[in-house]
Amino acid sequence: MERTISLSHLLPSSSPSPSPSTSGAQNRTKLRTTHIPSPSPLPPSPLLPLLTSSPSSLDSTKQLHAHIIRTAHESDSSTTADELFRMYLQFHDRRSAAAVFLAALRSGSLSWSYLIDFFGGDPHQLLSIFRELRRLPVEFSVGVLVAVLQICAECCDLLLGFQIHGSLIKQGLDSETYIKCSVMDFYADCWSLESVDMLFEEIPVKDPILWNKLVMLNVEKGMCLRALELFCEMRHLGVEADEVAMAKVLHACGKLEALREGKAIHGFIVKSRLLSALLVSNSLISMYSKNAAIKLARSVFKSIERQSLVSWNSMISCCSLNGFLDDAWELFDSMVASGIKPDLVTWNSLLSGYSRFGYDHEVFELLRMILMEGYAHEGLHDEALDLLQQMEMEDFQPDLTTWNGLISGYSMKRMSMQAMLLIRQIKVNGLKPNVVSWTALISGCCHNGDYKDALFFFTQMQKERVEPNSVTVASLLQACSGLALLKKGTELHCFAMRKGFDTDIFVATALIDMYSKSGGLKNAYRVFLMIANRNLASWNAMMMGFAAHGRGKEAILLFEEMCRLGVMPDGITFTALLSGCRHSGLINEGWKYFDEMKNSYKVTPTLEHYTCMVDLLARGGYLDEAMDFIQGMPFEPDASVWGAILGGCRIHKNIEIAETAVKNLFRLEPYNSANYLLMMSLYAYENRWEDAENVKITMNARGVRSRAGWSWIQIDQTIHVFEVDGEKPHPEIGEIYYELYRLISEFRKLGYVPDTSCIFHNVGQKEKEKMLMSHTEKLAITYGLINTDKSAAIRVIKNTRVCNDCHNTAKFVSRICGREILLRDAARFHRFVDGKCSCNDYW
DNA sequence: CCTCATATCC
Repeated sequence: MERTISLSHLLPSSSPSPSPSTSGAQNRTKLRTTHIPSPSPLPPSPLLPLLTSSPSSLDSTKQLHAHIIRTAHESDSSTTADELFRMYLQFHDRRSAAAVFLAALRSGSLSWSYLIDFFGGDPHQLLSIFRELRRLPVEFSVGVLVAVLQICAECCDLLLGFQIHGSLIKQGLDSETYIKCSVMDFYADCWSLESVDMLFEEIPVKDPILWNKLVMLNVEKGMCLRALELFCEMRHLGVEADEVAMAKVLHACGKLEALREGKAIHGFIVKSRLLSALLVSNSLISMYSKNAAIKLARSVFKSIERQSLVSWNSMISCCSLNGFLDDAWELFDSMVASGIKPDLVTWNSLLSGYSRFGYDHEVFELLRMILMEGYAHEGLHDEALDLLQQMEMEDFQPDLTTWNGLISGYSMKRMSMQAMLLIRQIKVNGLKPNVVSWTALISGCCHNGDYKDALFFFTQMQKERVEPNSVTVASLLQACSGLALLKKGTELHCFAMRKGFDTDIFVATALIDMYSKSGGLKNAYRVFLMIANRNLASWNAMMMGFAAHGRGKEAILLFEEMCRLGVMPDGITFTALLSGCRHSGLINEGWKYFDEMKNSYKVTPTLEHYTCMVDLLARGGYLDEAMDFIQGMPFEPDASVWGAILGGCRIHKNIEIAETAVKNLFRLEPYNSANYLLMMSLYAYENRWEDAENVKITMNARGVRSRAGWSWIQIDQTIHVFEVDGEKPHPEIGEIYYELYRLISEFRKLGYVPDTSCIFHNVGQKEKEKMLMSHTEKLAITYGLINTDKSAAIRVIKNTRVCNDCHNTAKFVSRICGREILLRDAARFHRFVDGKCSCNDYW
């Protein structure tokens, strides 16, 4: 039996208006005691003219409303309810608005879909209206509940959605498959995939539709590996995948770059005759495209009897995005010849192909002009001209994807300001920059190492209230790695966990890198262990982490494990492995892997790998061997090679070879002050003051300014920078020196001896020792000692290499003060615990 | 429902 609700009981029949605190309970009591029959349809209201001239206040609205009720015209047309509804909302009386709405809904003159239309742009407001409605004793229809559930998903309102799910169960409505699908959709959209699994588990007889749904949801939420597992399970149980789910599964193979699995599924598709579905064939092309298997994509494309626009587009983008622009154009012509008109997707695919594979500045400039003001075709490449003329012929109207492609192009080419202008320009063109637009800008900055800019643009993005996605997070983590912002990085990790992004392989890999470059090697390894679908990049990132922390043995173990699991190493793997060896002095292992790299793994060593080897030999004291090795290189040695030699000479005090190295370095990078300074310190060590002076003269004559050394430490939300000859000294510099001198005198009693080998000024010992005290890492560490908890680790980042004395001092601090110290210098990490450094004094 | 824009490790 349906309960009838009259509007008049939800509203005060007389003024004054109710206070907002009027409770729902009172309203309910009234409802139980009074019953008024529902209004019958009436002829059009004579009140309409009154309504169209809007009342100026809430009170006059209420009076008008009361008048309508008295004359029993309240539901004679949806217009009446509509106007009243709008007025109440205008005066922020949501309760009354809800009451009007509910009454109209009940009388059939208004529908829920009307409300959805009304608030189309603001789902949050829709939900607050629904919350008001829920306080009234009404049962909602399934249709309404499912509709609201979708809105909850959109707003990520897990609580309200959960309650609606409860109502559905209570009303016994949840057994229908389509309702189960909606509920699964909701939980998935709120990133509660565990709930989806639980829900699915509890279903006694699982409809194939639900199996398909589960697989699709997992793909849509990026859980591609899980989707593939589920797909296998389905097959095992004999449940058939429909073509839509099949398309999604192929999409997962594309995303995972799982070519082997993709091929297997292709075989399965052929057998199951799903191949006749164009949707499936097109997905196959895309899957092969993402796996760079152009030939296989082509063969699928050819096997299609009647290629659709999407088939052509898939094939064109396959060529374009894999760098085969000529083939893409050839296909384009064939498509047009076969009578199919290109659409925006076609153009955008071609454009992003150009964007990825060396689009010139002028082309971007021209596109900008076309998109913004019309065009001028001067000084352009023929292909670009063709492209644009054809676009014009086809009445090309750029969409957000077009714009975003351009933003990415600009940002990657270090023109982030132009990219930013484009973001502004999008608005002028009536579109809204989205998360992709911003992420393209941010990741472009990261690509160029402009990490600060990346973070700056992120704040801009937040101001515009654009929600970051997993791609944004991965890029931001990259910026944090570069700047060693452990706190910011950790915050991002938390954010990623809340959003479920932490299972994304890109985010996870970026996290490994961020933690290892900010000193949290343990956390890096934790993240690494959590990854279910490790790829080459994640292995590489972890190996790099171990390498930078001087854990060469662990890097090697990881490498062996990776190979055992059948992951093929690449050039980056060996860079990681060899730098692991060099930071741990593992000369034999280094040789072994350098040989294996070429012979067993068919990876051609690049200059970078040779540099690692030179460094390994030079540091180990095998300077002559290192020089021989350089002779045998198939490359002209560059500055980093000679820099490695020089570094070895510094450690092993070999002036003769150092002179050869700097001769080359002065030629290759005449403005790098570090080389001059190193050479001077070598001469100074041998008391060859005249030679040291000569180097200084050369340096000055060339106008080389020494690179400002700085160290920084983060305390709470502030980053304290200590800079050599900085513009402003740190405000607490007095206290810092006081504490530092106190510590040093304490350390002296315990055996500390100042190491002045890095000071090459011809001054007395006392003066040299004084100079040591101003080293920025000492100041930063001391500041950390003063300003953090007694048990907290101290993390200091430094832009140049740490000197012997500071290294030694840090050891004393770790032992005497019982503090863990993490020092990231220009080359690697030093972790000091109880008087020992993780580098074993080998750096 | 498939095709185009942002993505991790050097």
